[in-house]
Amino acid sequence: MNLEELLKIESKLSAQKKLILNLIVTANRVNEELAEILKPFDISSQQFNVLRILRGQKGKPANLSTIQERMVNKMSNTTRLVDKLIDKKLCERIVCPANRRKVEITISENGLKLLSEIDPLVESFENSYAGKLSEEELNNLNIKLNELRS
Amino acid sequence: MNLEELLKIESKLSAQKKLILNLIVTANRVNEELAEILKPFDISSQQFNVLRILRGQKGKPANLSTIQERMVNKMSNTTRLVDKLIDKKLCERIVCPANRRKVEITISENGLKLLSEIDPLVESFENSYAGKLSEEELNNLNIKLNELRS
DNA sequence: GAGATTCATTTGTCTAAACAACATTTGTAT
DNA sequence: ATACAAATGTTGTTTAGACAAATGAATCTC
Repeated sequence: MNLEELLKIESKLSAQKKLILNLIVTANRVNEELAEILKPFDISSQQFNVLRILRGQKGKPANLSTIQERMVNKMSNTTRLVDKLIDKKLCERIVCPANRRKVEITISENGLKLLSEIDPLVESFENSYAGKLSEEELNNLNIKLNELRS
Repeated sequence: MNLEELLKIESKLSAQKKLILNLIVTANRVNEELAEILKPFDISSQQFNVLRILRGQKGKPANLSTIQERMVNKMSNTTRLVDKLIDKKLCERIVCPANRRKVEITISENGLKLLSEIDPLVESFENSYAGKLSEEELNNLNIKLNELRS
């Protein structure tokens, strides 16, 4: 369905306006669907994102600024986000011995286990969602999106 | 900058995974920039969105469910969002005389004036942001995004 | 026309986000 | 050494979001 229909917009929008709206609306839907997938596991998409970043460290601990830099949506309060994960025993935090201002955050066994349960569900969503386009179209789309962010 | 660089992801992602991340990251940046533009006017992007919907009614009042249906990000609490706009005297709400369950919400003169101040700023952002791509690329991108949402 | 049902919105509550202020540790220049 | 600035996180506060329950008005059924 095109944007004008979807949002019941009567006037004709410029391609530029449409792009901005399209990006926001499309990403919102994706976020909603991801949240739905994660809900049974009692974890928000932000928390899921942090867990995946921690796993990507491959055992090496991460500090808060590293996590923040890699998060898809930079949010201000990474401390409390990590607090939640610790409450759920999905990760651990110790004060960095070399520099006591820093903290070292690592994913726990529980966290890894949870991710391994969620992974296939998310992947299957990604594939079915993106499956509406061919591999070539996807590559092209990714390139254009990269250009937009430049 | 491509996604892997941006998020410091070492492993190679599938085009499908990349698309999902790209959509989320790109839309987030757009939202941040829009919020930045709106900040001096002391209005959130949700509130701005509602105001534009009301203006689109061309004098015809809108009720809450109409607004909700047209919002780019469906959020649950349109009542309180409209409350904020009323506090700022940007719109008005009366009980619908024909059906007293409904409310009739209209944009005020103030609201129209505010929009007319903000419009050129948003438009100039839209044009400069989307200006990285040609008109043809934009049209193609819009089509693909529509297909993704189908 | 009394009571159930549906509709449209509001309210309550709990959790998360934005933003600023604060605290602690480290680095640097004198 | 000492004082000052920068780096790194944490906490506090205010505002917004999610979701469910509640309210009040209209409609439907018998």
